[in-house]
Amino acid sequence: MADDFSDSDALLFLTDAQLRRAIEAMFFAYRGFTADPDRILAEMDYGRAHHRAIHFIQRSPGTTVTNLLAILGVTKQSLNRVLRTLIEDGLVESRVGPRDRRERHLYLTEAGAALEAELSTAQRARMRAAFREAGPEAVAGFRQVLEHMMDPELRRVFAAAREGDR
Amino acid sequence: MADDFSDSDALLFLTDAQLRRAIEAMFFAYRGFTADPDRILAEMDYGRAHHRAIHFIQRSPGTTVTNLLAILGVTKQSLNRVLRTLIEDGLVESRVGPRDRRERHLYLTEAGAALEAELSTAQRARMRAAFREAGPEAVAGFRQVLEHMMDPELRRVFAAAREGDR
DNA sequence: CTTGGAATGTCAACAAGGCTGACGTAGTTT
DNA sequence: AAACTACGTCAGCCTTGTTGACATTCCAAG
Repeated sequence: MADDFSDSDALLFLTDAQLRRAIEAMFFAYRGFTADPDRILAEMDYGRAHHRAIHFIQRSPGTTVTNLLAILGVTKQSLNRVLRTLIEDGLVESRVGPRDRRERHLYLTEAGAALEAELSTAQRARMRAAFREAGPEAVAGFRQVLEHMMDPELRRVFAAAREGDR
Repeated sequence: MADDFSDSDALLFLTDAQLRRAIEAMFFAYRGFTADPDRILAEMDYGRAHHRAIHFIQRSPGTTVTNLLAILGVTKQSLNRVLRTLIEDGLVESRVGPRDRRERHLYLTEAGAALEAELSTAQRARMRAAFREAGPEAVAGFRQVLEHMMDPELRRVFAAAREGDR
């Protein structure tokens, strides 16, 4: 009976209607999530693709192009177009790999780091506000669900980054 | 003192590094969130824009174009291109408004409802799995944070839909 | 009953950012 | 020496967003 109850309890919050609402929430929230950086990026001639590149170079300075391709999940042609403008504009530096000289290792310049900081600050501010309003337990739950929504492969990338943080 | 503790507790989980990780989680999770519908849509000649339109018409049958524009946050030209193909392909029906005949009220046809169901089922399956693995408390927290991440205006739309569910 | 404004649709042109395919050039590995 | 890898690039295409201009239809106010 206790099992029956927990089963029905589990089913209770997994109704299709509630799942649909969660899907919608995800859609609207993502719009909010990108809104502030988008505004900043629009002023320069950049887009979300530039933001993503800058973000992941900030996270892993010296990362290679192939690495970035795997994380971003786009073609090299697509990434290259973005990287080229960032390098031309002096926001990203591309250094020949010290061991394997076919590789290009990517770093943010001072200007690149400045833009990254601006974008990140805006995005973190919204995140921080949402977290504060929702409370610590909500934040823990939020992160758990997000992790389980990822594709397994990306989840490994995500988890691996946690190790790198130390 | 109790207040001091809760303050420092609040600061504890709001470090920039953790906020950055949450931002990344949001990015990766959204990729997972759209992955399954994207695969289905790619087989037909549709994209995410079609999915969004179909979703919100399903949610609010008879909604007007203006309504949809506000929710989706795109220009009417952009939405119209998508709606036109959906109408041509017999997935959406556009009826002249009964009271105000300038308005177009949008409905899913049987075929449209079928596609919507297919997309929604795939997306709900991933959501359901993530929810089950993360547990009920996590789900509650997830939804709270998402709501607080939305722009206030969209949050009102989202909350209003809850009323309409009854 | 006219007129202003709202709702809708549509044409044209453009841009960002995805994609595929093909090819070249270093550099590394076998 | 041959094969493979990492990267860059050219060309062309698609979706989905944008602006601007304009026509139509129709409600509502004067």
